Amino acid sequence: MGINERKEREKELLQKSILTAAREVFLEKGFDQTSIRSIAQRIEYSPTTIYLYFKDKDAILFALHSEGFQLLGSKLEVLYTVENPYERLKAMGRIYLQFAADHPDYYDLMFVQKSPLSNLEDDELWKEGATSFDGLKLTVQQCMDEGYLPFKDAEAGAYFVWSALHGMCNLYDRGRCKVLDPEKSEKIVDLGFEELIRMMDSFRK
Amino acid sequence: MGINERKEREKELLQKSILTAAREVFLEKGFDQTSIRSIAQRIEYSPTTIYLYFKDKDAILFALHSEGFQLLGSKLEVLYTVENPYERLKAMGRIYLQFAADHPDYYDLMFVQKSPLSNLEDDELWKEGATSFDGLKLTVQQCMDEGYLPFKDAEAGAYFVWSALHGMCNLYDRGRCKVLDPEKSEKIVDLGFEELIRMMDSFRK
DNA sequence: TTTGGAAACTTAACAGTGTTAAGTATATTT
DNA sequence: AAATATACTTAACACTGTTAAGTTTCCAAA
Repeated sequence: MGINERKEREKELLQKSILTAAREVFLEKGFDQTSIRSIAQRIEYSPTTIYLYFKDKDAILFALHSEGFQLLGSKLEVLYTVENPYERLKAMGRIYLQFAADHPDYYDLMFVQKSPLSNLEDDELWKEGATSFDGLKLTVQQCMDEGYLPFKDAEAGAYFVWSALHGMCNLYDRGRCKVLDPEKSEKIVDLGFEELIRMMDSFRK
Repeated sequence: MGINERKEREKELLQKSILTAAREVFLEKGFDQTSIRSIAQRIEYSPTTIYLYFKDKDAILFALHSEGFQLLGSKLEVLYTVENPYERLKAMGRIYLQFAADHPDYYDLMFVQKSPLSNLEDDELWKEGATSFDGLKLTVQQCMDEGYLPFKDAEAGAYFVWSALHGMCNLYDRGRCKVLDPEKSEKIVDLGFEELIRMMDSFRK
């Protein structure tokens, strides 16, 4: 009998529409304004219904965070065509910064907010982050192998590069670039990235 | 008549005790748990009294944020004795990282949370941040002058260095180091800093 | 010394948050 | 037709920042 299957489909549909509503509210109103009640209102269900489909608010945020990683992943796909690891690393950085600028809310969810990750157990792997980081680590390792970078450890080197990019995005997003010459502060992320490249370039050239 | 002066003193006293209570709650329970009501309870006044001494919650957070800068500033004082700018820069970095590790809550307030800075007008200078950044910028400029660093622009260079340090602290604090080898993740901030130094060293040596 | 008024502080409330226990209506099975 | 399982809602709890209105306290002038 197809009744159970229809019900199953309907349940999945509602779960998806909750997620869609959450995404809409999140992208329109931002992280702070994304409340269970505002999501519920959008799908015209009571707030408590949401708890029948998601464990808690963090579970919804985790799902959105995963969407963000999918989006970033899709942007990074073009890198497969870049054979030179150092060129690939630089392109990776540009795409990362562009993503952070284009989707600051997703970025925050992926790399700053603690709540989405509260979904993970203490010993559980953060799959989304690990996949992205492994890609970076591999590229850094290749750069080291081919003498482009002076790092001692590829993992620490990759973490350093990631930190530099993340730091620039986060300081900008959190209004800490007020300390800069106002004229520069608009394009400071790009200027900072240029200095990183200059620094990396200076090793070999 | 000294009555008005006594009242003035009493007002100042209460303002200070609010701040003390806020600091205690903040350091004991953390940012999220620092509510107006919890502060009020500690000084045994009603929550609304706090609004007679501070415009809003952000004004209290701003005051605590300033305390954090004073604390960091006191740690950075020893740098005056370091004449070589490159050595000074490296020492600066170590102190900065140590501060972030020792006082994660203050650090968050100073460099991550948006709320404390909401106190500032749009065109108003972020004095605390600017003072610290100017110190860094000056040192970076001196490093450039003496051929230690390949940056083109001292401001962008200083921003890059700051971002690298901040990124490491923030990614660690926000649980994003789960992507790393668990064995390394504990000391990853130090390992990353070593790679930054290796990278800077590689320019001249 | 009593009255007037200002200053200091509190009570009660508003509008919001995440979350849960209990209740209701619907649909399926016995 | 009655019993049961499913889906959903209502009402509530314990919080949050903030404000309007009310109360108490204290000092100064009549």
